[in-house]
Amino acid sequence: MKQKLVSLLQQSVEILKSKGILDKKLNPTINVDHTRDTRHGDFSTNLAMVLAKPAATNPRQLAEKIISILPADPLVFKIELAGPGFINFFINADAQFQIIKQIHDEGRQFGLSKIGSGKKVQVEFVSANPTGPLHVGHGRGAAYGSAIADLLTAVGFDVSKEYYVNDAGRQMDILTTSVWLRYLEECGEVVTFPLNGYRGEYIRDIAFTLHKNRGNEYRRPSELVTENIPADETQGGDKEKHIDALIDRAKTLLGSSLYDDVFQAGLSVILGDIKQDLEEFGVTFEEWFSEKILMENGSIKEALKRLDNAGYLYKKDGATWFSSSQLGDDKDRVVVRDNGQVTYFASDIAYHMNKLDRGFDQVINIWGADHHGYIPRIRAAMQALGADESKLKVLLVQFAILFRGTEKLPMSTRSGDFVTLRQLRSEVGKDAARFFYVMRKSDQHMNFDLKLATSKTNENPVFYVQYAHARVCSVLRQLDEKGWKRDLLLGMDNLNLLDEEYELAIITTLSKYSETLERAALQYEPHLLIHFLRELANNFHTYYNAHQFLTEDATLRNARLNLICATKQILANGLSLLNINTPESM
RNA sequence: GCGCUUGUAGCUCAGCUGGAUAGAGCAUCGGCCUUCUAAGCCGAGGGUCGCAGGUUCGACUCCUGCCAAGCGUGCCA
Repeated sequence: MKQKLVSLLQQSVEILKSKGILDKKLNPTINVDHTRDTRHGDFSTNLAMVLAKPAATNPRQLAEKIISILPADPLVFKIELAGPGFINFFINADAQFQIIKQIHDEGRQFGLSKIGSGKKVQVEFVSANPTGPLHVGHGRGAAYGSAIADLLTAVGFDVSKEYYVNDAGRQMDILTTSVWLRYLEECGEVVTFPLNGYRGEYIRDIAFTLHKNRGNEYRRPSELVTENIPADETQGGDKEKHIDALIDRAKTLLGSSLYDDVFQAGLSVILGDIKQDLEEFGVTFEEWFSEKILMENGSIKEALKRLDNAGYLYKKDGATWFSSSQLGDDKDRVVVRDNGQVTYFASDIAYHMNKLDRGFDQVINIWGADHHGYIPRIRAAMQALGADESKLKVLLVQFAILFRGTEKLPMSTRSGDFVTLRQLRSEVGKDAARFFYVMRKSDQHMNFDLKLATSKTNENPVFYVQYAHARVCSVLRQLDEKGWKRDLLLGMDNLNLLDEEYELAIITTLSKYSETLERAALQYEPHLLIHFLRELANNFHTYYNAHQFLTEDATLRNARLNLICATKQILANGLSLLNINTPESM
C-alpha cells in the first residue's frame, strides 16, 4: 500500500517537473508514513513541505497542486490537505480487509520477505571463553544474536551462526591449572588455591570427575608444586606472577601430554555445558570455530606474514607491533609478545581474515559493550590485509546489571560469584528470559531485576502477548462447544461488517507487520518486533473486552472469527520467530 | 585527559532515522467478572525530553559547548 502511494506521488513529481514548477534535477526521496492519529487518515506524506523551498512556494499551495494532479486510484477514497502541508490519504476499507485474506492464505509464511536476496551473512555471537558456565550477561548476547540471525533469515538472507571458541591462550592455562590444583586437593594434597585461579564450584566438579576416572595419574607432591613459586597477592606478592609460575610448574611437572589431558578434561566439560545450555535456550550454531585450530594450522602466521608484506609490522622492545595507528586506531598494537607468544589480537586478526576468506557478503560481530575500544584495531587490521572492512558490522550489547529487588548482584567469572544463565532460565523460564532480553534496545544499559522477572504473574509482558494468543484459541474452543462450525468463506465475504473502531485498529496494526519485521531485521533491532506484538496484543485484549465474537449472527460471527484468527496467526508468527512459545491455553 | 555508549513520567523503557496534542508497562488512585479465561479492559493523576545555544516551515530526533552515569584507554582475553 505504502509502495503504491509512493509511486503515485512519484508520478506527480514528474508532472510538476514537466510543468516547470520543480527543477528537473531534483530527485526527492518520497516519504510515506502510517499516521499516528486516525483523524489524519491512514497514510501521510510530508512531500509538499520538503519541496516547498526548492519550488519557491509555500507548502500548502504546493500540496494543493500535488493533490490536484495526483492520479486517481481505486484504493484511495479521500485525500486531505492538513496542518502545515501534510497530505493525508484515507484508504478504502475494502482494500484494508485484504490483509485478512492474505494472512489466512500465507499462514506461517506471512510477513517473510526476500529483500536479503540470499546474501550470505555470518553472525558471530556469545563466543564466551570456555572457562566457566554462561552467566546472565552472556544470555543477553545469546538472545540478541539469535534474534538478529532469525530476523535476517526471515527477510531472505542466507545466515550462518557461529561461536568463536577461545580455547587457546593464557585464560585456558589458568583454567587448566585451576582444575589441576583442585584435583590435587581431591588426591589429598594440601595446596593454597591462587587468588587469580577460577574459584567456581564447577572446577571442583571437573576435578572430582577427573580423579574418579583417572585416579592419581596426575598427582604430584605439593612441595614440588609450590617450591620457589613467587608469593601470591595475599602474601604480599603479585597475583599475576604467581599464577603464571604455577602454570609453568604444572606444564613442567605433568609434561605436555598429561597437561593436555587436564586441559581437555576442563574444556570438554565446560564447552559441553555451554552447548547444552544454549540449546535449551533455543540458540544453536552452524559452526563452533576453534581458536586453537587457527593457531595450529598456521593461519596466524599467515595473517602476520600478510601484514608484514604489506609493511604494517615492526619490532620494538623485543615485541612485534602492528602499526594500526596509520589506519585510524589510537595507537599501535602488539601482535607478538617479547616472550614469543602471539597476543589474542593476533589470533583475532587471523580469525577475521578467515571469515572473509569464506566468502560472506557480510560479517556481523556481536560483542559486549566493554569491547568497543577493540573495533578500530580490528578494522585497521582488515584494511591492512586488503579486505573490504565495510563488510564487517560490529553490534554492541550493553551489559545487563543484575538486581534482586534493590540489591545489586555481583558479576565476576573469576570468583565464581555470578548468576548463571541456567539459573535464570530455571527461575523465569526460557520464554520470559528471551522476551525480557530482547525487549530492550541492545545499546541500552539494562537493569535486569530477577525478582521482577521471577514473579510469574502480571509483570512479565511475555504473558500478555501469549495470553492474547491463548484467548483466541479459547474462543475457538468455545465455538466448538456451542456446536458451531467456522465458515471461512462466509466470514471472508462479510469482512465489511468489521466496522467497529477496535476492529479497524487491529487491521491497521496487522498491516504493519511485514514492514516492522523488515525494519527490525535491517536495523538489527528485534525490540521493534516485541513492541509490535505488544501493540497487537493490546488491540486484541481491548477488542475482546468490548465486543462479543461468538454472536448469534453467523455472518458477523464468522467475519470476526476471521479477524481474530488473523491476529492469532501474526502473534504466532512473531513469537515463534523469536523462539518464544505460543500456548493454546494458560 | 582522550574515545565510545547513554541521559525522556516516581521506577523500567518506547518514540517508525526531522513531522501534527511526546507514548507504554509497573507503581498510585477510581471503576468493570450471572455473558467467548480479570495473566484482561476503561478512566485519572504524573513531563523544562540532562542544561544552554544553533540549524529550519517544524527538533526528543541533526550540529556545537557544558553537566552526569557506564565502559574503554594492557606485551589480559
